[in-house]
Amino acid sequence: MRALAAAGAGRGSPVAVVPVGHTGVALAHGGTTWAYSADPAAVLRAVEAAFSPRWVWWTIRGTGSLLAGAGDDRSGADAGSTGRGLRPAGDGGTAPALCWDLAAVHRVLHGGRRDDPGAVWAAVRGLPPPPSPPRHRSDGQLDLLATIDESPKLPDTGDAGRVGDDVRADGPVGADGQLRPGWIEETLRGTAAGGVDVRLARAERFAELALVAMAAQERTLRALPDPRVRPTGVPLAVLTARAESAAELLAHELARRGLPVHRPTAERTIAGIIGPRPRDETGRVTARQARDAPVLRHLGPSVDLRSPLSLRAGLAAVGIDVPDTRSWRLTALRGAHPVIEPLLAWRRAERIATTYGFGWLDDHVGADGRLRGGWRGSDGAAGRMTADAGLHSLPGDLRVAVIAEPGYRFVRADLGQIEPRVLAVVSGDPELARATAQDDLYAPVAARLRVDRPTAKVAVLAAMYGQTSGAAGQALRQMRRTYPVALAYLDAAEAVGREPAAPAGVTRPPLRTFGGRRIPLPVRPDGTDEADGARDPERVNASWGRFARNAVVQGAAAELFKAWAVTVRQLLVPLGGEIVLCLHDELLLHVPTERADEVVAATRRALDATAGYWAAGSGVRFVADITVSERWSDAKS
DNA sequence: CGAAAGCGCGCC
DNA sequence: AAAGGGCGCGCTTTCG
Repeated sequence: MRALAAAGAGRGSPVAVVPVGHTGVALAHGGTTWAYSADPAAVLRAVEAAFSPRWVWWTIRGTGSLLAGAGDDRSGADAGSTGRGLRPAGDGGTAPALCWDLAAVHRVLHGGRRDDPGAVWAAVRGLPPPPSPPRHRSDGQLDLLATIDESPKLPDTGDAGRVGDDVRADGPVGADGQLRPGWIEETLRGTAAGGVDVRLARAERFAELALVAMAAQERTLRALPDPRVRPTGVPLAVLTARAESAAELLAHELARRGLPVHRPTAERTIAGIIGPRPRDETGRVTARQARDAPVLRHLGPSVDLRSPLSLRAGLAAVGIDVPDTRSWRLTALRGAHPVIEPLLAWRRAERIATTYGFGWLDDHVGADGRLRGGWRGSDGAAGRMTADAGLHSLPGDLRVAVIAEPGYRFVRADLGQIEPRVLAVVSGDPELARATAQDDLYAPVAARLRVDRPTAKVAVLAAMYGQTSGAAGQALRQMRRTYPVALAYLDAAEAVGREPAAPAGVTRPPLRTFGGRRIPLPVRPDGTDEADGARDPERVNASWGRFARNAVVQGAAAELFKAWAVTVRQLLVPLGGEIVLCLHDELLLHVPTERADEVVAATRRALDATAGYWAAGSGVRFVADITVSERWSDAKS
């Protein structure tokens, strides 16, 4: 550690880290590298405590196991990990504050999902992406670094090989300039030929390359068109990169931490909807038949309610002709036939039974009463966070079971009308910016459009989603006259999205969000892309147009939300609180009861600080609704 | 046979 | 004339 200090590490200075299995780690800072083969997590803790550096990693996957807390690793989410690492916020230890996730920043710059080290390296070198590394997971995620979680541990002593020839003769970069896939894998798994010293020396080299890649990414971010330099002197895209990196860290913590769920309440709630937990397979079949019976009484026993095809035919047989069987379509036919009502009830119950039933509880709620699923800091489209295990689609009925633990409260904070406010910022529409002065933005919009509030809301949402039919279409024309700057911004995005092909030889700048994230659009040289080749080209283009129109708003909103969330994450550390859920425009915090008021204030401060730089100069106001409660469902919305 | 697509729906 | 974005999940049907 003294060596690191001597080398000039200080708060915010980059320190790259590469794990080698679980008992080896290499750090790089400036022109110096260090390798450790014993208790690497302790090394990281000490460095964090002493310097608060900006941690640089190729990706949180794999590296994250080093960050797992020592004291409360009860999750199973890091099963197989030795569980030693930087302590998470809330248990009195240190949480890494600053980081740079090369994979996350790569996705910001280039779009898409691919973010393995080989792809990141190729991009910073201006090379074409190399072939994808082998997949290790059944879900299709590229997950090379995760392999270290299953790798054999490095012995701490003995087995000391020669540092030397085999390292130099087998370097990381091939003749084509690409990282050598085998080298990456061997380095991360710690399976390179030779002893501990050899393997750690390789990791040192990999850490040095991480610093090279980081510098290149930051240069690229600074060189993006329309730099939007913030009051701190830093372009917004660089701030986006930092926030997106921290969001990956937050996602990792959310996956480990889980959402508090009161199991008995959850069991009772589910039973109240679909009946008691079946004892065995026979019981399950019986319960299923009992659910189906009230509907099949009208349709006959041969109809398979779970097959849309069969259901549609069955409905037609009783005189109900529908193009599909979606519930909004059936709702419109309420009263037309006695089957509709029980069918809709069946759908709701079936949802609970299949997706959010006892099986779901057993699969995802741990013995500690925490609902856990995987989290990712950004999706492949506009960059929202995603979560598994139904964490982002928990039915309202089940939220009564999300109960704070004894001595704790939830602080629920959600951003009001974030998307239209974001639209005001990114488009620079002065009239829409004026409307954001109100707590309820739709009130002044309704006044200006001379429609009622519900119509105004539909019109605004329709403008952002690309809907033009129905009542929304009428109000949309009025929107266009009243907020021409905002609408022109959306129209421009749509035009890029639906443009099937740039003129030959002309490359257009890619579509980016306000914060600089590249929005992935398919290359369609002849008006279609491979996946949609069979579909009507105009429909395909229109669809991509709507996607782009929405993505510039949804994506920018996601960036502001995440920048806010990671700021809250930091402010919660000294208050002993934790973020337990991120829901696109809403944060759920689990905090000591006696600190709840302080957390509320800190959450507001975080929004003021974040919006202050993110929306600097726009005149746009952001508002948060913040409530304290014991149950998620009790927080007013 | 397993993988992928399509449907429908929960949430935002 | 019509044209609604994103995600994950479980089910059925179809593809290869």
